[in-house]
Amino acid sequence: MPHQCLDLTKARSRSGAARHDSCLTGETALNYETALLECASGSQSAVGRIYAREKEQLRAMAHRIVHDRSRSEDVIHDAFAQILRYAKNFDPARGSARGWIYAIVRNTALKMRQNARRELALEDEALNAICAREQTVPNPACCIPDSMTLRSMLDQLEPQRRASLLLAIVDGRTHEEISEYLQVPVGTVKAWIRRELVAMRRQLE
DNA sequence: ACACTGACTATACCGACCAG
DNA sequence: CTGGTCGGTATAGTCAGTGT
Repeated sequence: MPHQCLDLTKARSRSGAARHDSCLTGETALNYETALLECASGSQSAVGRIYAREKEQLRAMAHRIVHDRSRSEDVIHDAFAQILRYAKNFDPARGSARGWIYAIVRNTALKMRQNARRELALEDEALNAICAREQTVPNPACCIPDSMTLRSMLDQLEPQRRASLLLAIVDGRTHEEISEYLQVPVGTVKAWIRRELVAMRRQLE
């Protein structure tokens, strides 16, 4: 799958004096519709111009939704990747270009907030799933540890490693998905899962 | 020495195609 | 229509090189 990689850092460095309240940057007005058209033809500089103009307000809006500085940065990055990708779908008849951009950022932030909540719930859910499954085994004692043993072994693991194990085994995620989710190389995910499983088996012997 | 990482290999899965 | 085979693709597992 092709992945758009935005270089927003250039836009950041150029945007120091961006004003918050209008479509003006000192002398010239930014025409959002024109900029979106340029985005539709793949122009990253157009995305950069929009970013430079709106970053502060968009970041503030994202922050109000996700309540986390680094997540709000992620929101902005994802949102601008989407703007670049879907600019061709923008229909001026349905509303202003600026409104469209804000809607994308807002939706991205809401989506991220939802994911963050799922993330928090995940580990407990996963553990409960293991425990629930364990009770359906005819004679659990002979083949898998009780839930307390399992929980204490998982508790001993470093959070990211625990997450990789649970995501792989309980959630059925692929190594690729887990690597994307935890922001670590796929080789690392594989090594973590393998090592932790070996270590846990050893503990059970 | 140990952990991380990427490359390589093995395996599973899925869809297309064909014969009965 | 059904079942078998084949090829392509995705994913998991292993291993060796590299860095700390």
